[in-house]
Order: sequence, then structure tokens, then C-alpha cells
Amino acid sequence: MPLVEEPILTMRDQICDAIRGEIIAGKLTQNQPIREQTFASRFGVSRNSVRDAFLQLSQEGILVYSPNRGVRVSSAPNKKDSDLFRRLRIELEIHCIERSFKHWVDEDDRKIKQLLETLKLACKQKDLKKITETDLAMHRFWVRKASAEFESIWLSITIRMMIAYSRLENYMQCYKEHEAIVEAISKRDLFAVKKAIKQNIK
Amino acid sequence: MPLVEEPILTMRDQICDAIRGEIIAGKLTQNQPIREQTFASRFGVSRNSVRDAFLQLSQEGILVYSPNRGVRVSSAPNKKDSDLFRRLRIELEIHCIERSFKHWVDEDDRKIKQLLETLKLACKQKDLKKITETDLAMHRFWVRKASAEFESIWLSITIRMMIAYSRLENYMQCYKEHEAIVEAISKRDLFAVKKAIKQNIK
DNA sequence: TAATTTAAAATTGTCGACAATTGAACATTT
DNA sequence: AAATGTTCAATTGTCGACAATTTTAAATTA
Repeated sequence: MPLVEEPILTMRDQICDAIRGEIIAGKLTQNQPIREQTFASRFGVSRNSVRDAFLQLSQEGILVYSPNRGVRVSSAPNKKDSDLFRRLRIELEIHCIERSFKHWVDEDDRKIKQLLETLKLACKQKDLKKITETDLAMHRFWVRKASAEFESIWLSITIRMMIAYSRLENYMQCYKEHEAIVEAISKRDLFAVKKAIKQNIK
Repeated sequence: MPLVEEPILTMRDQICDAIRGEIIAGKLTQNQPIREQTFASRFGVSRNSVRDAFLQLSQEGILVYSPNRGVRVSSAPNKKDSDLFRRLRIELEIHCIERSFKHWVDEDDRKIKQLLETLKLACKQKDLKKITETDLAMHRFWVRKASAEFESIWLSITIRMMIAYSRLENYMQCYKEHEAIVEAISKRDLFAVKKAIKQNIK
């Protein structure tokens, strides 16, 4: 049995990803109410499946649920809370990478470098949506590699920091920061990993 | 509008609480599969409501969900992961208490002392179920006081540490640790709070 | 006009039914 | 006997319908 099971994407997961994407892309803004029927029609499924997704996302913290009143997009954390999230996230990611080193295989190095290339291209093209998506995918990769158990906590924290994502000024900066992380990982140099992660998550 | 909204208990929340309680009480053990119909019959509701609860608990991390195969009780974290959870939990709780100090009113002091009394009684009676329940309720109180946004993350972390709860040897020790926290809070002495929280969460 | 009450429309909550998937017991083949 | 295939029961996934609740708009009253 593989350490990291290949995820089966349920309808619910697909809807969750779509909503997360729209929030990060800024299509859905803070405190905006979201209706079940809207997404049910868009995806061509029943309200029940959408409901499942809403429930998951509200537990994740990106949506806020009120009984009988549905969900709305959560509001972005204030400065102090963001600082806390940042510290927690750094601690989590470093732990995950350290934990997964012994299971890391060539295939993983290949995959992560592939993602890095995608990020490079997105940065060159100044495609903000793709940049944030790939950014998220990279971090998610090494977190999930450690354990699916951590993934949900990590995602809760990370996604909240992205609700009102401060626009990047320097696109290539983002690529270089991730290049440093990937290089440190490929060398299995935990000290360098810590340094690079801290540099990136701030 | 109150800072901490009085929570409306949905059917889903009630089922969640019940399942959490059974896991903490040791009625449901690690990796044990849980069936929707079982709980639907027990609560006299449809499978749909139970399904909602399972979904929420699996996002919370206490249950593990596999598509088409339902949920099972999560396995307890290993030593290193527990250490991480512990550090994250301490950081979170201290942050929450600090954050809520300015909104803390006499009514809150009263409520928390009430909980402390309940804990004292439970410890005297060596009622393990009640001890863990009240313990959880106290910590939950000051976390929720800070923000409902933190509550879900905090609960994810905390509940996981309780899946295979190591039995207490000295019951009154638990009471005294919480007494120290409450006293520090009532004095608004953040330094003492930090010390007492660290003493307790370990 | 402003405040209150009432009616309706919109939205979420719950249910039972059936389809799709899985797991287990049994039968078949090599 | 071991491996493979097949059937069937148990379980989860999805749907549409209706009940309960909330929100909105209109009507009524002061």
C-alpha cells in the first residue's frame, strides 16, 4: 500500500476546489453569501452535493456557516491573526518535510520539479491565478506527502491567509523562493529547507 | 451584536458532539468503521443528517473518510506528531486568551469558574468521562471567546490528541492545573497564563 | 411618514427512494 | 490448490420533493 494514497476526487472535492479557486482568484469576495442552488446549477448536480461541499469548506474555515442562513465567504484575518497563522504554517510545513524525507523518492523529486517549472512559466506570463494555484499545489504536495492527516489542518490555515491575497509585486521573486525550497529538498538539507520556507512564508 | 454569538445547535452539531464523546470515552476505538445507518437509527433521523456530521468530523480529522467506503475512526498520532500538535495548541490557546482579554467581562469569569467547579467535582468523583468533557469545554471556552474562526482549527488539533487518551493517574493534578489557568486569566496576567497553559498542555 | 404587521418568495433542512459502488461468499478455471 | 471470475448483500452517493425557516416586499396602522 502506498504511503500517500492516490486521491479519488469526489464530486464534493471538485466543488470545493472550484470554490476555493474562485475565492483565491477574487471572484468571490469577503462576506459574500453563496447560494446552494447557484452552484448546483453550475455543476449540474443536486443541491445535496453542493451542500456537502459547503459543509466541508465551512469546517475548513474559508466559508462561515449560519444555521438556516447558509454560508458566506469568511473575512480575511487581521494582522495579529495572520502572524499567528504564518507561524503555525511554517512550523507545520517544516515538520511535514522533515517527516517525509525518509519516504521521498526520485518520482517525488521529478513531480516537484515539474510543478516548479509550471510556476516559472506562470511567473513569466504574470498569470496571477496560475501562480497562486501552483504555489498552493507545491506546498500541498509536501504536506500531503507527510500525511493526509496534516493536510486538512494545513489547508485550513493556509487558505484563510489567501482570502484577501495581497497582490505580488515581483513575480519572479515568488519563483526564486520556491526554487530555493525545492533545491534544499532535493539535497535533503533540512537546515536549508527551514531557511527557505521561512523566507517564502511571510 | 455580541462578540461571541450564542451557538445554535443543529442536529449535525449534536451528532458530532455525541460521536466525539464516544471516541474520547473510548467507546469507539482506532480505525473502527462507523456506519451511517447505525447513528441514523440511534438518533431517529435520516442518514442525510448523519452524513453531514460524518463529513464535518472527517474534515476535523477525528474520522477518516474514504469515498464509497465511509468513515472510520482516525488513528492516534505518533510521538513526534503529538509533540507538534502540542506546540501548535499551546501557541493557539495563548494567542486566543491574549486576544480575548479586552472583551472579557465579569460574566465570562463567572462562567469559567463554574466550569472549574464542575471539573473539581468530576475529579473528586474520579469520573473520567466528565473530567475530559469539562477539560475540553474549558479550553474551548476561551478559544471560542477569541473567535469562532480559531475554534475549528483548535478543535482539529486537540481532538486528535485525545483519540487514544492516556489515562490520568492523578485526578486532582488536572484540577489544580486548570485552577492556575483560571486564576491567571481572572488577574489578566498574560505571563502567568502562558506558564499555566504550558504546564497543563503536555 | 414611520413603525408595525402580514403575506410571499426565496432559501435552507430533512426525508425516503433508488443508483452506484464496494466487499464477501461462492463458483469456475487453470 | 491457487487464481480468477461471478453473484449478491451491504453500504455509500445522488436525487427530487416537501417542510421549516429566513428574508423580502407589501399592506396596514398610528
